[in-house]
Amino acid sequence: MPAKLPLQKVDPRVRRTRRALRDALVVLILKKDYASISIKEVTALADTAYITFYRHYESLDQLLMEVLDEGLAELLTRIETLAKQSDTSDLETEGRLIFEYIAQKADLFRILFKSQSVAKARKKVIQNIAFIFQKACAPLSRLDNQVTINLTSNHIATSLLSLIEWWLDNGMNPPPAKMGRVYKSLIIDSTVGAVRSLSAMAG
Amino acid sequence: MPAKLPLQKVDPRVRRTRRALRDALVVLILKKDYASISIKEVTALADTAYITFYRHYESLDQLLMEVLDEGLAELLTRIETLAKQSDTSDLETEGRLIFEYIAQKADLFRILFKSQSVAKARKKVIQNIAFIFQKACAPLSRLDNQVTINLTSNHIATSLLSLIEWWLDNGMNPPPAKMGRVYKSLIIDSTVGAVRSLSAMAG
DNA sequence: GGCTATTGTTACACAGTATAACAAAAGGAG
DNA sequence: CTCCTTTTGTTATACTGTGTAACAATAGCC
Repeated sequence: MPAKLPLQKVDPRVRRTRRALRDALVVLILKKDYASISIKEVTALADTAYITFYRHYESLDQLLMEVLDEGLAELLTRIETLAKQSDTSDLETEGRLIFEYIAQKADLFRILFKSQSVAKARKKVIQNIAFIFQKACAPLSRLDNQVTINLTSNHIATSLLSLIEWWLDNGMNPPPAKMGRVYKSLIIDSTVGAVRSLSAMAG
Repeated sequence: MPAKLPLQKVDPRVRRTRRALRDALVVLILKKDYASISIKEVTALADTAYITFYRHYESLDQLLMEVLDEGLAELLTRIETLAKQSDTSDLETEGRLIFEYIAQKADLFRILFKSQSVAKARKKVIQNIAFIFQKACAPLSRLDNQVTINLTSNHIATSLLSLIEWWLDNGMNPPPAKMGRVYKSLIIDSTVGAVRSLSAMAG
């Protein structure tokens, strides 16, 4: 999907300006709420003229997209090799490699997940749902590992919300009856099975 | 978690004003991007004075929270009964009921998932990841059902991103090696199992 | 019917957006 | 190195939205 390799010589002044703007936005977005960041603020921190921003971007959102595109390109290639991996023994290693990569570029991912009001609201809902499942699942399994419980309930909550979102985007198809079956097998049953295999491991 | 039952008589003028503002925000947020909605716009549509907004709320975000709290309270109770359901036969029915409820309050969920710039960026990443898995999984399984493929790859993508987000929030614990195992069992293996049971069904 | 709380009106200072015209400076080509 | 082009900086401006204030109008409460 990501197709872009211009490689043509670009004026060093342009390169410098765009880099300064990107770096400034990264600094600001890690420090404060994205919604409260102004173009004036970015250009001031980038030590560039206000109008220069408009000579390169149409909006802050566009600049943000460029920042993310630049940083997430490598993740996508790593995920691609991970997805192609059918050998079950290497799957685990590839999974580990991805999370190690994320640890390196943690700032970038923090930006991706940085909350705005709607994202905040979504997070609140997820926490509520996760809490419900945590209560419901705790007595059932004899998991002494609090981390696994935490992780699993979060997985169920986010998966449920993602499934809902996908369903709405898909024009509410398939019908609820089918979705009920999907919910059961994809979210509940599969997670229960995963928890069993996880708690059978060392830790 | 949601604790609020004042029940005290509130001035009907206040009730009317707040309701008008909430309704106006709902209308606007369904029509356009949340980030582009101004308080002036909301008060104009609510047919109330601009300053009246500030007599009830500190920000648009706060008003949005109130809208979501009001509408999502019932969903949470439904999910709670769903989570407590250990009988596997009723699980499917409860799942169906949830999605039927969502269909009724579809507008509200559209608001919850309505994209702002960061949410948009996240969605773009999810689509890229889902596309990768779709390519990788398509030749492996003999699924004639495009919907299932679509749904499943989206599930994997969102689950992976949610797992990453949880991991960052959890201070990057447990370490990547453990997370690799979690990834394998919770996201890949369990989904593969679910797909098997789903494709064994009618459709 | 009269007191009180809420809402509306008008005004204002301030900050950010988006654009324009022109001057200054930095890069590219010979 | 010099000329020419492109990019950047400076200054100005019109516009929109924010957040607050003082006072008038109105609707609820007892």
